[in-house]
Parts: sequence; structure tokens; C-alpha cells
Amino acid sequence: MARHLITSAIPYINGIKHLGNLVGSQLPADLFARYQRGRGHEVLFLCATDEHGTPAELAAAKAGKPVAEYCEEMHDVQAKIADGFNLSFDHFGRSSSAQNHKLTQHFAGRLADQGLIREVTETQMYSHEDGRFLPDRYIEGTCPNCGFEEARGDQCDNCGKLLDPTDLIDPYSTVSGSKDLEERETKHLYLRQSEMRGKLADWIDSKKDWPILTTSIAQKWLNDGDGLQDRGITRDLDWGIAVKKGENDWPGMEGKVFYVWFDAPIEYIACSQEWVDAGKGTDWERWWRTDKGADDVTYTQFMGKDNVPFHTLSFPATIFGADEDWKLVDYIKSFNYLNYDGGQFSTSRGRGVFMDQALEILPADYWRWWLLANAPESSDSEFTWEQFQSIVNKDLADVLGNFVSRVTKFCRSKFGEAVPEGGDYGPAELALTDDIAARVKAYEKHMDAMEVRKSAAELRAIWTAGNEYLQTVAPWSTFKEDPDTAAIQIRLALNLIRLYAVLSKPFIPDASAQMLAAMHTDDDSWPDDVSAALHMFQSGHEFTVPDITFRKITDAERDEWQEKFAGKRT
RNA sequence: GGCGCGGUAGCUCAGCUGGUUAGAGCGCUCGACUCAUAAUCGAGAGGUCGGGAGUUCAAGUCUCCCCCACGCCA
Repeated sequence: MARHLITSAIPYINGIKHLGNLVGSQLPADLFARYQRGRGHEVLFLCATDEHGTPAELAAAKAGKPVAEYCEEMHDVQAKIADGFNLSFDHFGRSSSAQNHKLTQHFAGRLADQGLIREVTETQMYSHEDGRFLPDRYIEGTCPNCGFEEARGDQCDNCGKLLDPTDLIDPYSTVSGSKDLEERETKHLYLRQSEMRGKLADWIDSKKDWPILTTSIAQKWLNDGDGLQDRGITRDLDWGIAVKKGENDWPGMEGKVFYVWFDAPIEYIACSQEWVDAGKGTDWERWWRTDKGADDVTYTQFMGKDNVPFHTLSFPATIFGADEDWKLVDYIKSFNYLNYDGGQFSTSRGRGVFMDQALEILPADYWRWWLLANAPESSDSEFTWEQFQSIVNKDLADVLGNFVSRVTKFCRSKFGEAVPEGGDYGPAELALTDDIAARVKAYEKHMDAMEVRKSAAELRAIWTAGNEYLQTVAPWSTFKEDPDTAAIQIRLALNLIRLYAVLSKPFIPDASAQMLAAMHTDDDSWPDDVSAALHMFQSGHEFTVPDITFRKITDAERDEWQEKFAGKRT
């Protein structure tokens, strides 16, 4: 039995994520976790909310709540939605947890001990009214280059010129609108990533089997311009993890917190401590410490392409730099973006479908299937309602759902609601068994390689094989002259329903559960031996004709939803 | 402007280290079947692989140039 540690990039706390975010990390990670569990392997699947940083503070202020309270509420909202999508996290943690505070401070201390932290004094804009330093993009003013009055502190959106906040004429805070700004010197810690460039480059170079998307992004950051740059790991904020050197104070860094990108990935580890502290597990170190049993763990991370630099370089720099026995990632599966109907999903414009809205109009399985079967693996991909409707109706309702329906209803009408007796499998049944066995092997190969779209295609082909078989042997015909032969055929078909439920569980867990329930079984063991699996139900085994497994999406619904989620275009 | 990823049948996409008539699903046409959610199964018609040049016995698949879309960065 292998051991798989699986993490999904942790979603930011300020709001509900859209389907593009879902398919980029949490959903494929869940697919892989469910598959590995299905194969009988030991899995620890972790995710969390990413709660620190200025956007969280501003979102809380907008909601009129203390930031801690806001984060707690939003964490619960996101947890419920994740649950609604059947994301099977062993624990859904929080980067603001006590465990992460302590661990982040520990890493910072280790890095300092190794000489990998340097202090930098820089000038930033301080807003008296807001009582805080403002990130560049939260300062606006008149562009000195083109006169545009709403140029941001980092760049003018009108002429494109790159700016420093201090360049702006009449700068003001976009948080409060205040013009009472002042340049102040402030000291920050930088992680000396440049020191580790060689080590990181060697490590990335050794990962020949990683997706091109993953390695090409890493290479770019390693080699672009002057190469990998040192990065600030602290901010002048109230909300976050206090800057400490392990358990000790950090002279000169009082009142500062770690920058969100530094503490967020450490939450992957802290999350496993939360998992233990929540009573769900007993030993987190055997997943994370190679000196304490984690050397046989396979660690896989899932993320959208925007997160690749942090996972290929920054977080590994932290791990390498700490020079302790931490488990390093073995495989990084990254995804491109999902576009929405000819453009991008847009949170600010309300364009596209968000996770809560998706669940309001259709059950999770419908979304899971479409999203995974069309996952943006090799390039950005496109969501259109027409495509969604046709895929869902064809694959789920017609090919799989109708198979369950035709088999159970035929049996009920001719033999009753129990597996019929008589005869034994003949050549046609053996041929189907061989065909499916080969396809299951192909399915496993694709799933092992995290080839999401190919896995979906193979699974669909397995469903289709059942319909092909029925069409060929035609039990409705054989029943007329030779009921025993029809009994053999329908017995095999009933066994196929259970087999399909097991194989499909990673993609469509609810439908899988419904199928197993209809077949009056909870045996979802993986069909390592397809022939044996297709002999499981013997004559007399009772079942119940289930309700429709998947309904169809009507043209009217499709048009209505297309209109509803179009958002405001500008 | 630089970099990255793409540009393959009407649509969404596969095509690894170059090698027989370029593939899948959907859609479309025709046929079969009637157990089933007007479902299923089969057959067929549709691409010369963004454009151009080159390397090679052989290129969608390697090289160079150009065009287009998207993304990132400065």
C-alpha cells in the first residue's frame, strides 16, 4: 500500500471562488485523492483557506466586521461549498491557525539561523487616516506622464507607464480616500532566494516528468533577467503572523507580520497538525518528516498556473533553506485557466459561474464531470453553455444514466427486482470482460499519471462498452425464445452497474453512491480482477430500480443560465 | 517591448523521442434496434494540420521568419 500526501492550492479567503478556480486545483486534487483511496492506498488530502494579507482586511472592513471574525465566517462559507462539491479533504484548515503561526515563525527562525534572511530598509507610503502603510496598488493619483487622474501606485492604467507611489501627483489612499500620506522608512525581511538559485535550478532540472507548464514557469523565474530575486517576507500590517525568530522576538520587527505568500504554503504542513489536533489523525510527522516515516510518502500538489512560482521556487526555498528533514513535493500538477464563454471569469464583473451559484442550479456531479472532462491541462480551455449542456446530457444522462435505467427496468419487468438465475457467461460475455479489463488498465494508467481529460474519456468508453454489449446481445430479443440467455445477459449488465459505480466514484461520487445503493451493496472495492468483479452478484441478489441518475438540461434552462451569468460587460 | 502557452475537422480537444490512407467526443447525414431518460448501437460525410521558407528518403511533429489569440512580466 502506497502513501499519498495530496494538497490543493489554498483558496484566498475574500469571497467565493468561481468554477475556474475550482477546476484549477481543488477538484482535480479531489479526483486524485479519491482515486488513490479507491485503489486502497493511504491518503492524506489537505486544503485550507489563505487568510492573511491586505485584501482580507479590506474585505472585512467593507463587510463591517473585525478581520478575524470575517475570516472565520468566510472559512465556514467556503468549507460548506467545498462540502457541497464533495471535496473530500481530510482536513480543511486555516492559514491563520495557531499551528501555522508557530510553524511559520519556526521556519523564519531556521532561515535566519542559516543566514538566508537579510534586512532591507525601504520607503513606503503611510496613510495617517488609515493608520497603516499602503501597498502600491492601493494608492492612486495623477500620472506624471499622461495626466490620467486614476493612475495606480504601481502602474498607470492609461499610458501603461510603471510608477512608484511617490511619482504620483496628489496621491490618495483608495481605502479611505485620504490625501494625508507620508513617505516613511520601514524595515523588512527578505528571503535570500538568489542564494539558493543553483540548488533550486538543479532540483527543477531533475523533474523530467513534470508538466511542461510547471517547469517552464519555474525556468522563467530562475533565468529571467537577473535570475531569481530575493523576496520580502514581511509587511507592515496588523492582521497576520507576528514576525518572530522561532519563539523569540525579532528585534526591530515589532508590530510587523509575515507576508502572506510566506505563511500560506507552510499551512500545508500546519494543516496536518490541525488535522491531528481536531482528532482526525494521530501522527502528522509521518507525512511530513522524512526522518519520522515520511520517506515513503509520495507528495503531489495541485494548483493553477498563477501559483506555480510559489510552489516551485519560494516554498522549496523555505524547505531547502530550513535544512531540516521536511518532505519535499514529488510532483506538481498545474493547470491553465478556464475561460468563460469567450472571455475570462470575472469576480468584479460578476461574469461566469461561482461555486455557490453552480450548486444552486445543478448538483455537484454535473459540474464535476464537465469540469474534469474538460480540464484546462495543456492550454486554457473554454466553458460554453452549449458545450456544457451537450456533454452533460450525452455522457451522464444518455450513456451512463440511461444504462442504469434500461438495465434495471428491463430486469424488473421480465425477472423482478433481483439478479436472475440461469446459464453462465459465454463468448460474448468473456469478450466484454476482456475489453473492459483492458480499458480499466488504461483508465488506471491515465489516473496514475493525473491525465484528467484522458481518464474521463476512458471512463466514458467503459460506460459505452456496456451499451454496445446490450445492443449486440439484445436481451429483449433473446428473452422471447430463451429466457436463460437473457438472464445471463442481464446478470452481467447488473454487475456492470456496480463496476461503473466503483470506477466512476472519483468523478461523480453522488451518482456512484446512488448506484451502489440501488444495487443493495456497499462493496466498492477496486476491480483489480474485472472478471471476478463481474461475477459478484449471483442470482437472487436483490436490487431496487433507482430514480433517474442524471436528468437532462433543457434548452430553456441553458438559455436562461447563459443570460443570468453573463455579467455586466464593459 | 520581452517572455510563456496556443493557433489541427462546424464546436471542444488528442496527436510521445519525425515514418503506412491525421484521431476522439459532440453536432450533422444515413441505417439498425425498441429494453431504456425520443435513450442505444453501427456506418458515413467533414481537416493537408495559422502563413512562408528550410533540414530530411520522410514533418502536424525539427529549424528560421511572419501573422493571429491569450496570459505573464518589465
